[in-house]
Amino acid sequence: MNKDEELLVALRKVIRAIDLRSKQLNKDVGLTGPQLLVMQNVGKDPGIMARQVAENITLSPATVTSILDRLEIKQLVHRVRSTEDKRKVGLFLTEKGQDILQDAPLPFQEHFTNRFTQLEEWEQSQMVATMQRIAKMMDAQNIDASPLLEVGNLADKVEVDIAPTTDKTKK
Amino acid sequence: MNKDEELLVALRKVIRAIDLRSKQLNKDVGLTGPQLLVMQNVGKDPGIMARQVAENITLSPATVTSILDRLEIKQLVHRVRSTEDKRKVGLFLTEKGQDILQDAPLPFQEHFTNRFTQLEEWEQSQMVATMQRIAKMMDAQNIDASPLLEVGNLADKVEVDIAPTTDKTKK
DNA sequence: GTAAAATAGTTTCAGCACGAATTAATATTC
DNA sequence: GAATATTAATTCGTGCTGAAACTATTTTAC
Repeated sequence: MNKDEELLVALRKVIRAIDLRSKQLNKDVGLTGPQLLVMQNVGKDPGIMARQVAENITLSPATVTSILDRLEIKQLVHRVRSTEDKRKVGLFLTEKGQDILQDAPLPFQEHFTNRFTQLEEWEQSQMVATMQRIAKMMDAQNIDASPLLEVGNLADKVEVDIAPTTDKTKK
Repeated sequence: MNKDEELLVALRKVIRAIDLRSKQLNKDVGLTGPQLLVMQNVGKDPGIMARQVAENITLSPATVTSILDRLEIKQLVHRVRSTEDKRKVGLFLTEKGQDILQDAPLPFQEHFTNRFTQLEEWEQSQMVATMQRIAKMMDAQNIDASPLLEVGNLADKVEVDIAPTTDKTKK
């Protein structure tokens, strides 16, 4: 088997592990991984816009909308339309949501996190760097789509600008 | 941000990239990534059982069934119930399926694969090892959860030696 | 002021993904 | 041979996912 195939097989296993963990979470505490991620974002930054949450956790707005629907049905999150700009929707945890978030487990496997934090510092760094590099290499397709960029040294030049903090103040 | 959080953010990006690629594939050639993976498996090993395919690509049997449904509707794959053991279903590509598989692009980003194969040998190995290690660390929860099954050589399952770590001699 | 563009969010639609329950067939045990 | 267990595949229900189309609103351009 080629190395790239091996890599992708390993990747599939990781993806599956995350999905399974999410489903187990749902059984245990009634929240899936993505739902927990959204709630953490809202809890950390009350009033945050849906768009911002989507960017933070690397999901499309449509997906976040559907997740918010479920969270609102469960009475864990509250949507409040802004009065000054009625396009915007601020997000807040309900009391019940805050309580649940308090003693909710980690969104991604606590087992994994525990193990990971036990590694040597340099090993952690190395793993992070590798993952980020893979992410960057995969993202490259999007950049290819726009012919404007000059590609000299790919590994160094490819930059993905995902979430610029809102500087919509002036435009 | 903690290192483990950074790692998981990068992971989310990779997962998203794979999903986006799959959807783009579907638009381009009418086949998603998982569909293509199934077809490759069937093409490589005609008559293969559904169960085996599921294992090969790390998916549950239920998922493979639904994928096969779509492939059969598109007339790309043919299901043939075994006569000797009628529980079993053998899978075969139709002629149309073979044609399409021939000039189908790579299931995972060709951009990525190209870039990856251009890396130095040691870098590839290192990336593969890291991914496998992450996969293993995440998988550990399953093993922890069912201590009943493991009788003697748990050590073999849990602590299989990962490829010689990092070739730091070349940094 | 009005037309055009941009923005935030939603809806719709199709596919992926899995566990649990189910069906059908085969294997095992007594 | 009949009861029991196992196996292969499917069905069902639910959630995640994003593109595309849509609504409503705000901003920009003329």
